[in-house]
Amino acid sequence: MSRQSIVHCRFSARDAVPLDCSRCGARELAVCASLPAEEADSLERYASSQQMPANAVIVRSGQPCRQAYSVTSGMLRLVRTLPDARRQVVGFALPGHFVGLSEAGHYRHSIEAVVESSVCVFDLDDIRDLRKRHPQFEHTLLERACREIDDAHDSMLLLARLSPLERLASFLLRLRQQMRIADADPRLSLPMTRGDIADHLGLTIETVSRSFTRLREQGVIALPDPQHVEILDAKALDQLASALK
Amino acid sequence: MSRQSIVHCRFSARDAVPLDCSRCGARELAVCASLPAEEADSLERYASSQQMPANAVIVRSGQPCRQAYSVTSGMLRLVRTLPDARRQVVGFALPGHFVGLSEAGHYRHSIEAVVESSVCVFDLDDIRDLRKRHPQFEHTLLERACREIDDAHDSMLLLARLSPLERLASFLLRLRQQMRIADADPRLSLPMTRGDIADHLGLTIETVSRSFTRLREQGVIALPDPQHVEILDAKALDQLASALK
DNA sequence: CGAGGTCTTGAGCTAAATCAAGGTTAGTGG
DNA sequence: CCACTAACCTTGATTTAGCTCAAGACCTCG
Repeated sequence: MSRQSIVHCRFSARDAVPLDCSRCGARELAVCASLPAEEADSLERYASSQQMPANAVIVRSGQPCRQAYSVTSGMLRLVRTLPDARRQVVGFALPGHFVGLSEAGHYRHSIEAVVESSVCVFDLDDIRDLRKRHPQFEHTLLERACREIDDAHDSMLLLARLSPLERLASFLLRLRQQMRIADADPRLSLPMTRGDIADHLGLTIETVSRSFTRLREQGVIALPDPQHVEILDAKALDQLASALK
Repeated sequence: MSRQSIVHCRFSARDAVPLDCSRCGARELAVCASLPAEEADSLERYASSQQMPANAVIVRSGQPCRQAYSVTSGMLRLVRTLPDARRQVVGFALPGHFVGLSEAGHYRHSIEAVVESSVCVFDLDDIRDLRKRHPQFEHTLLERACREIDDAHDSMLLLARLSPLERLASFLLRLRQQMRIADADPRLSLPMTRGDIADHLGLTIETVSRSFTRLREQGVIALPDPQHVEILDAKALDQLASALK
């Protein structure tokens, strides 16, 4: 059993702390930015903040949808698991991402912390209320949803038709975008395991590992350690990932 | 070159005919149903109707987004194609579906008619206007977008982790749902080609064909002809598709 | 310092892709 | 009206990319 699965407990009300939105590092990135200033301040009444350790399970697949989450620090993964343990990491969520909104009554995937993370927790009832009262909020959610659809379509093409090397290259570049890393900065850290990457790219751990090695051997990247990548040949990486441009 | 690619021409204004919403077969299914009655009637000013033959290209990937489409009859396919001809059919759109909304400035996939089809054409400017004026309209779009995200996540799991037989079974059942075919009715028609199915499921034509044959040999389906399926053993089909339930 | 977890690498296998060929059907032109 | 063509679908033979199985190195934490 992997270390990943150690933290099974859900979080109790005790873990919730009052919000201080004015100190929120993700404030401009988050959906909250689409609310008028006075409402954004009163969010502190609606939402609470929760911090959790790496591999904590925030929502379990199949549970009824009650809350949605805005990531403020760390990294989450959205995971669908089949009874026979086949797994698909549908996506990674970084600060500013809003997760947990669905039209199904039950969560279709579990949400887990990749590293120590914190989120703002919203009751879906409150979200519904906010959506009704603030057209701009609903508008922003729709905008984000459209972008998520585009991303999902990218992933579908990647999973259906790209080679392992192309998948990995696309993944690295997409992650850099999500993390808002400047083009000039060659470094990239990978908080997730090879298993998470494999289950995100529809490959096995071994194939992911071999693909990293091939990129290194070809001088496209350096791997100071398994969790850190340095891009040495951005052109070659772009070329490999060109399918998703 | 496939027969599919014969119809290349775009449609001119001549092909557009005035709307008669009161006769629209997709009215209750379409986004229009979320507009107040008086506004829905005046849609006829906003939108025009267009009919096109099988394999017509409605929008070409890469073009700037200017219009969105509500399918009223027939079937469309959304297709991403790579320069080296790798292809991904991101989805099929049936009457009631609304396609063409995106946050990217350019269409990420082409939209093509699978069979002779008709759509209502909306200018995106008008859509923006409608969204602003009618919260319920925006709300409906967000609801649909959320469902599309869930569907896309299903597809990702399918493409990443399911066997060809599981993919085909899931596809058949999903298509029946989209077409609103009653559980009691065992028949299902497949207007799209094996190539479309292959590019939708991330397989080759040959593997799709062999999978159909296997389902037939196992007594799960009958294939009176390549375009018509009869489900003989719904339980077995459900079982195969259970991953996406 | 030992146990459990992660990552890498090698060897061999297998499922699906590729290559190839034949049958069927639909549309075209003589 | 029929022959011809082109597309589509199916099936078989062969190849191969990525999976499975196995082993060893490394690292972290108790």
